[in-house]
Amino acid sequence: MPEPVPGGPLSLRVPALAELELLLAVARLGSLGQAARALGISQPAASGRLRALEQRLGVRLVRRSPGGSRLTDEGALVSEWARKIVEAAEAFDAGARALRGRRDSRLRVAASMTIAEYLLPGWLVALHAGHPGTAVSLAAGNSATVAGQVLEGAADLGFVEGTEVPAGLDRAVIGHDRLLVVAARPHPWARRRIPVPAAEVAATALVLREPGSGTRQVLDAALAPYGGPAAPLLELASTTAVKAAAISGAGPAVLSELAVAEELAAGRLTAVPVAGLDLARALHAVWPAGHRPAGPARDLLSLTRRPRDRPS
Amino acid sequence: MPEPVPGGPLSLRVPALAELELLLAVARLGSLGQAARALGISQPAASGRLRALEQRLGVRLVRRSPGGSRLTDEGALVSEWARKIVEAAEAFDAGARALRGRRDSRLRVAASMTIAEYLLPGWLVALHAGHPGTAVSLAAGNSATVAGQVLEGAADLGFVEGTEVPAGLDRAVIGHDRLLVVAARPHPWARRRIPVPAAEVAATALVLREPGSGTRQVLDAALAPYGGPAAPLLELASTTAVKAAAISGAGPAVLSELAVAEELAAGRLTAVPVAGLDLARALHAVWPAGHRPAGPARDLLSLTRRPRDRPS
DNA sequence: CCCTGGTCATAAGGCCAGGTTATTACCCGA
DNA sequence: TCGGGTAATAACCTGGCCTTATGACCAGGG
Repeated sequence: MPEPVPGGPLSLRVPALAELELLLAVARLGSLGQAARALGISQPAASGRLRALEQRLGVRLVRRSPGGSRLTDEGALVSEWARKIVEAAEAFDAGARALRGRRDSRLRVAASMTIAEYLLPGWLVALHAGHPGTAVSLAAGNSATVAGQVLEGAADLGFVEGTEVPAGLDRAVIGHDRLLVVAARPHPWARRRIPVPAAEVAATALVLREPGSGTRQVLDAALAPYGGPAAPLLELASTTAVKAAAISGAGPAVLSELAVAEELAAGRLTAVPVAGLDLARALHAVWPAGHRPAGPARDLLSLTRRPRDRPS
Repeated sequence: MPEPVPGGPLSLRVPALAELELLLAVARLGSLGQAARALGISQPAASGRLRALEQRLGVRLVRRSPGGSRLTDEGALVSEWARKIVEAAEAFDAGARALRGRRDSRLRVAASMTIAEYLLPGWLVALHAGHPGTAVSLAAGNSATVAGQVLEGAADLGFVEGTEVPAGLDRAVIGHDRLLVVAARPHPWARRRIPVPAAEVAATALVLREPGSGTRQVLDAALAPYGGPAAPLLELASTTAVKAAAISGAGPAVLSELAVAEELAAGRLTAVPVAGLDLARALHAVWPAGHRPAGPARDLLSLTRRPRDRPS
């Protein structure tokens, strides 16, 4: 059982989003009063909020002067960390809005779990920035249900992983996903520069998602010619749990590159080169055959389409 | 009073961290009451919070039953988005704690801005997980000041970018950073598979950080043999502003790969292959010559060291 | 059979965080 | 010297959110 958070819940130690937004607004606009107006609060409220923020952190974030306010060096650093939170909150909001508007939305999207988790929020933020009026609704499921909803007309646009697309749907490749074998630094595979043979991967106990999950199916199929995957070291029900296990050194894991991009960049995990395995799968947008996406669906699609991948 | 932001500030539309933490705790522990205890609040408070969260989102997140509570499909999706926010908040907290504890900390770290922004919070989270007692203080600055602080004994461990390390310091390579030329999809460079010649990069107006910034210095030096960088298309004071400009299609930009890892993974930006330019720079940990890091400094160092890079 | 221990929801009461308005102080440029 | 910008302080008030107390429901065991 993981620790129930030493030092109390995060929410007591991390400033509220409103305070972080204020800091960013001050950084952007150069004055407390303007930032206050931008957030729809009074100037004294902004002054108080910022003072509370500085007191909680024990650091001076802003150099006030009659004529404006400017971030200190520490303030710049803190505001970058804060920006990460705010960006995650924007993605959350974009996703939540889409999830909320059930029937009456102008653009109904259905997406597979992986795409809905990692890609869609970013697209929706961009869509909202470019086409503010667009209301989107979202249904998430596996590839089969997504295809079904698009076929039935319950969704205007679908996003699926995997290679087979049912008849009756047109599709466009919007990107590629790839399962990666990843390992934390203590593991020998993390030092490999010479690719690990596929047969060795197939014979090794790995940290995996549970059977039935999309990534597990792809892996099982890819490893079948080599004797199938060995009995898993751990079988976990969520991508995050698999990541955590791999990072803590339980053993090598197999995950979508979308899920581990950040860990790879920060060096918490290393991609293990593998020889003779094709774990790539295309990401497709799908829509009813013949009905080329128009209006909002076209807007969204144009945000997602990669230039080198043309629709069929 | 008007609201200049469409839909009002994020803080009014995104649930507070406490609510997101609760959702994750429920997902992890399987019951409202246990989650409440883990967060140190009463069970009715948890019930109320969760109800408020579901009402705000307009979606049922949890299936209650006598015997426990389980996430719905939408709940699983929302909790993944929430997890992103909470992880960003954990990184913020780790950084903020380090920034706050000024003198009395057991481990004093000095780091360059880029490392302090993108890498250090993750390390501190990991350090806190592995060695809960460690108190860390952080000073951020450019590479020269970091080296100075370590030399003076004002910091136990330093992290710098760049190749030159002053005498009197031992160092270990802990990773590599690389400036990338990035472009959004509309730009022709985003479709290039054949590398762009360095001379063409040097002749093209780019979106850049302001002169004096670390990344700008590296770029200027690298492009000098080819006639130096052309007059910038835009000169912006923050990494985020440069990213935003590039994503919105202003033109190609040059940024640290640490700063754009997420945008590359999500396809919002594309790395442009460039021929004949070496924009890589090693990331070093540094400490006073002869005094091999011990205790907390060693703990932190072991979290950051990549296996294929051995200390001198 | 019913008691016990687990789940969760509802009700009533109280506290305090954070907002508001009004006012003061400061600085700069016209 | 006066207006328009900056930010800070004071006094007041509202309402969100927590607490405790209680009730309904369900499963398992004596």
